[in-house]
Amino acid sequence: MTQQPSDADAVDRIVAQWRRERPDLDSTPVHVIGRISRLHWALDERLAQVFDRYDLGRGEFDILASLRRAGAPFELTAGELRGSTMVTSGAVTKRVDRLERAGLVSRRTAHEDARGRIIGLTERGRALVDEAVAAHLHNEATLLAGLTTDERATLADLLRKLGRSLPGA
Amino acid sequence: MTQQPSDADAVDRIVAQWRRERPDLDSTPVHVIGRISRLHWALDERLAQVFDRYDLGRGEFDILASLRRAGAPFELTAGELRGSTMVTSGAVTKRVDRLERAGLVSRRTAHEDARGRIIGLTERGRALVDEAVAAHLHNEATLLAGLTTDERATLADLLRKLGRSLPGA
DNA sequence: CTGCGATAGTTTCCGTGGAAAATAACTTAG
DNA sequence: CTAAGTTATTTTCCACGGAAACTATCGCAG
Repeated sequence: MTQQPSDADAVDRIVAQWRRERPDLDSTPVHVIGRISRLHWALDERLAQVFDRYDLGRGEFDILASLRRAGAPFELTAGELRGSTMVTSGAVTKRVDRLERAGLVSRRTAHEDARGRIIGLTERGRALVDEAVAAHLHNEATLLAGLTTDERATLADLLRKLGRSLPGA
Repeated sequence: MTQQPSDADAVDRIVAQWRRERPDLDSTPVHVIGRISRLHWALDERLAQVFDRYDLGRGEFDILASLRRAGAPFELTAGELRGSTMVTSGAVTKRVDRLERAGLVSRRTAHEDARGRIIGLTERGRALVDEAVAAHLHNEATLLAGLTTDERATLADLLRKLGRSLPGA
């Protein structure tokens, strides 16, 4: 079965420890879930290095990228931003506050519904995100350089399937 | 190529948006990295539901689980805990503070080196983590229920390979 | 029209973790 | 043996985001 080959990683060692201490439990799910967790942190750290070059935090980049992806005129409501960034409405407000202070986005009240705020990229914001996204995607490509094209496709498919199959997705 | 089949997920839609807005960039890495990120949050939320039942935060559980995995007498130094939990030493101090207040771990000074602190599970801590880990692993298994055994193994292997191949791992 | 319940954002308060300064204890050159 | 440098942990200060209360506005029943 799964032993400790010379290419064991930290997660293999964790699973081995559990197997020794709690042989009554099935610790194999850790192979997948533990690795997703660890990879998330490792990747995040490396992605943040690029954001730093543009004086952006992860959260700010998410907002800018969402606006840019939406296409001209690069505007979304706060609610739409909340949906695309998976954070609470309070967090969106604060991220937009910071970006507004930095002059990268602007806020205006929606005309049809005065409750809604429309957040849009400024010229500077647009220029910055266009540059940052290029650097970001290039960075992501280098992070995946260790996998073949086929492996990336297989990995992406399995991750998509896992995501869609989560209880209560 | 990659189109928008009926089973497209949020990440597929993000990639499609980038492709439309910035066809000059290769956005395919998002298929892997974006999904790892999204899955991390989705999984974390579901794992936290179990921790909540034991009045534990993610961080506290990490500490307890590390101590339990280490085997009898369930003791590690603060530095060892830092290594196994991937957080800063300051965060370890605070997590241990909370657990100590809850009576789940105890701290003592190492005899050979008075700078080192040895953190150990109390009887209550040991009992709690043994129960919580069983629930946690069972929970993880249900989260992976949508994948076959083979798919899980393939996914684990690809994630291991990706982790080991990260630049400067 | 006039409330009253829903909806969109914002504000407030709090918990968690990072970075770096501070503390304590070990080690070693001289 | 002692001062200077190192190492282990803690402390302090701060940034970020969540939860829930709050504000403003909308839309509808009567």
